[in-house]
Amino acid sequence: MIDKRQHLLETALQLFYRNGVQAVGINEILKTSGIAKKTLYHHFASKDDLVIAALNARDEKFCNWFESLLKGSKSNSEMTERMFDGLSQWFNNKVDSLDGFRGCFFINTSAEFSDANNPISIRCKEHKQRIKTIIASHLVKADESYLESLCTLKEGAIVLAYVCDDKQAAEKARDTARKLINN
Amino acid sequence: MIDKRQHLLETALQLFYRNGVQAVGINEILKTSGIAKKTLYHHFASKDDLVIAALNARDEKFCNWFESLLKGSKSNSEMTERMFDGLSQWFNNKVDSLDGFRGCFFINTSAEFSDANNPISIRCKEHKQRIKTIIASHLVKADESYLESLCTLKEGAIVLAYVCDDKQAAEKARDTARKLINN
DNA sequence: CAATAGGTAGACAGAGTGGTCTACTTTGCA
DNA sequence: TGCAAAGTAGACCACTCTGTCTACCTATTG
Repeated sequence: MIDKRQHLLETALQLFYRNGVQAVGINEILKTSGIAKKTLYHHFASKDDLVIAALNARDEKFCNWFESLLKGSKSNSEMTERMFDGLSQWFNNKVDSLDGFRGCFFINTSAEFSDANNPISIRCKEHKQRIKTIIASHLVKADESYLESLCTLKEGAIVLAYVCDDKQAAEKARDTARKLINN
Repeated sequence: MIDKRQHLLETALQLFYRNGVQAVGINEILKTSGIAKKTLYHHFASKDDLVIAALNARDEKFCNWFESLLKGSKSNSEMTERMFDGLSQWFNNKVDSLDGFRGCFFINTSAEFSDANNPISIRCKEHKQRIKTIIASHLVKADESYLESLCTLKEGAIVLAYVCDDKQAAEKARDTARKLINN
């Protein structure tokens, strides 16, 4: 029984991330997953409910990857290298667990839902905060200013990688971050 | 005759930017503008055509604002201050010509259209390149590395301002940029 | 075995989509 | 004035959307 729900969710996440939430209707998810509509509505109250679940699943997946990426960093410098190396891997489709790169699911979904009070928008914001917390927890030497810089550079790199198809966006952002450590 | 087209375009841009391209159907644009459907299709071949026109209009508007913002900078430092001050104004809804802040229309639209070969996606990318060119043209002292940093910080600040509702995103990015000028 | 839970194919419903078209009116210009 | 261009309200079309529901099947458990 739990398998059907999981299968639905994974299919939905994949389609949503690849094409956008509004561009994918539930009939497409059903067709792709081979699961009946009633089953979908048995597990999820609505499409929005499914979107939230997809966001949760992606958040879990991304944060797990990110956490393991930064784990064990011995210095801020090492953590910085790991982070941007990881981002570069992601941008260039070398992280199996994260699917093919199509920008950030949370930025994309946030763009599709303009109401900041919508639980979907709120969920996207929470993801960003969670990532920031993860980075902060791996800063060997606490540095609030550097943390802000890293978060800004990370988002900027993601956007440039996706919108501008800049394969070197992570490397450029890393070069910038390297200059900040000496300050 | 040209006024109807302009009125349609402005209405469409406003609705698209505020709510998202796919969330706004042409019937809503017609209702809001008070213009007949046949007139819309007289001026624009399709909805996609209207979206492209809206992107063009926004590009023009934004680049004009951005250009005048940076114009006359006497140093890289001054240009940097101007840029991030301007971004802060924008994020906090103090730029009349740019409507209420809802992230970047090009990032948002790019998120909604996943096919990188779609003219819409291409147009979004072109906007980013054009902005980069404007920044470069106002760098008093040429510095390729600094240019890349500025572009990354700018995109990052926009995302944090929108997704995370961080009203200080521009200030934080500016603080980061300030540290880079001394390098 | 019976009841419950989970699942199936697919019909149905109302609302909405982007685009085409009819019949008519208004505007602009020679 | 007459004609072409621009514009109007709105009907129509095929299709899609999300969600509800029917009738039935399968699996599990007491």
